[in-house]
Amino acid sequence: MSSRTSVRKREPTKAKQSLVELAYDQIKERILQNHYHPGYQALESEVADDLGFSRTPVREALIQLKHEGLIELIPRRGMRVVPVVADDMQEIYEVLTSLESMAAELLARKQPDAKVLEPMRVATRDMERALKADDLEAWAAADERFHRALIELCGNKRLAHMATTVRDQGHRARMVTLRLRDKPIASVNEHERVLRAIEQGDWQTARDEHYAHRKRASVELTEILEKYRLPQL
Amino acid sequence: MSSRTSVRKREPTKAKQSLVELAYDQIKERILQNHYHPGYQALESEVADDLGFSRTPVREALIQLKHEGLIELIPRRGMRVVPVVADDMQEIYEVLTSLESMAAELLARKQPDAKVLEPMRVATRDMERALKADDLEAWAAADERFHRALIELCGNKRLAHMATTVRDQGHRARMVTLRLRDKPIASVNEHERVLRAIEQGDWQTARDEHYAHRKRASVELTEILEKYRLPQL
DNA sequence: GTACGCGTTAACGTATACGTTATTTTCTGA
DNA sequence: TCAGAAAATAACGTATACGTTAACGCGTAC
Repeated sequence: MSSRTSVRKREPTKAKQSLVELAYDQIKERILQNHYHPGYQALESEVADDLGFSRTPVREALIQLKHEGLIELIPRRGMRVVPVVADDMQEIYEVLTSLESMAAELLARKQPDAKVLEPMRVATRDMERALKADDLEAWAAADERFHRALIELCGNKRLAHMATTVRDQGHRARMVTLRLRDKPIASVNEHERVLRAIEQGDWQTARDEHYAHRKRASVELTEILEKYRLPQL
Repeated sequence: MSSRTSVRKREPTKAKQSLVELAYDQIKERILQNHYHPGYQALESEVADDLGFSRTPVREALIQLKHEGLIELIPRRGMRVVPVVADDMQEIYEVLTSLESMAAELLARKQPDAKVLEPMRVATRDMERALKADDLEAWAAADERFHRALIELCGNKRLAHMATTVRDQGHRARMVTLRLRDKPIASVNEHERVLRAIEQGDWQTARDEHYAHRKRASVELTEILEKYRLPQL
């Protein structure tokens, strides 16, 4: 064991990304923004040409995305953006309900002080504002911030990572249904109830309230998917 | 859309695996069996030589394993089997508690008939037998079968996949602590309670019982890790 | 006219080569 | 002797080449 006299510090300024990471980000962006629409197919080489990289980093990025459930890789057919059907949304919401309820419980158990919860409170307030301004995009963005903050603040990295992955899978569907449903008036109130329980350290209530929140949203979405017979998203 | 007259059927006999899959399985096996112990480091090329493949498929397998949290990839240092510390086990059990409780709820909601639940019942019976025979390995294997069956039968593929991934992360730790703790007598009874609730379609009880089961096991494990001051597993 | 089989083609899976960059070692000067 | 810098080394990240194999089209036989 050699003594390490000089401590090497990371340069946060650089943050150079590998081509794999760049390819991953770009492809994922295109999928989430619906540029690569559900069912879209492209060969590895086509994606590589599209991004201006060689096949290798693209291939590795595609493998990552496959594991996250956004695409599938079909031999000799390339990548295919997996369409999300109603059953998938059901699965996605079940997992989200499960993980986020646990996150709410964990966060409540930590008895965080008000400052820590600020991002969630701000997000909730922004939701309310967006609702008044009839700005659905802003509402959705704020809603996402709330849920993202919840899982990040709970302290469980694995849980956060898994919840993010599965949330991304449902991203397109949420965006599509945003305009098809009634004004999402219930969420603000529900978020406030969750927040209150967390503040008070009442982890059981926090868990139950969040469970109910996600459950209601899930049922709501399912009804829309049925009503409009949306085949895939 | 061309009419496909000849239906091509998959040959289940072949089941040829790609080198990536082979490498993945072999490396994962070595990690779980503690052949590649926690903290073990090896260069990509070393692993490739070890398995007799070239770097490419090994590299892709390593990337997969990184995403599953079993190893980390350090530039110019190769792969490193990530040691699991007490905090990690806490995280792992929190996620497992969350996902499996949902699985129990979902399964109960489906009101499955006795035949479907047979694997879980068999597993529980095997646990009891193993306990009487003082065969801890057999007990652990049967216990794992129970939990595996639960998440597979619940019907949510995403949930099952995530639960499997995180369970594998804690595998080594469970094996190590198996011998350090008292006879795991509570589990059989708890499993039976979960099973009963599922049978009766009482999803709330199923969920709560499973939650309690995992919670107790988690606390038990945490105490052992503290007692023996196990730094990493 | 249909079905089967063979040949062509194209995409992937894998190997390998190469350039870049972090690490290590060596050398020099104080 | 030790610090610092420069050179050497080694490993990775990426590109590219190659062999394999599945898909597709065409021709032939029934």
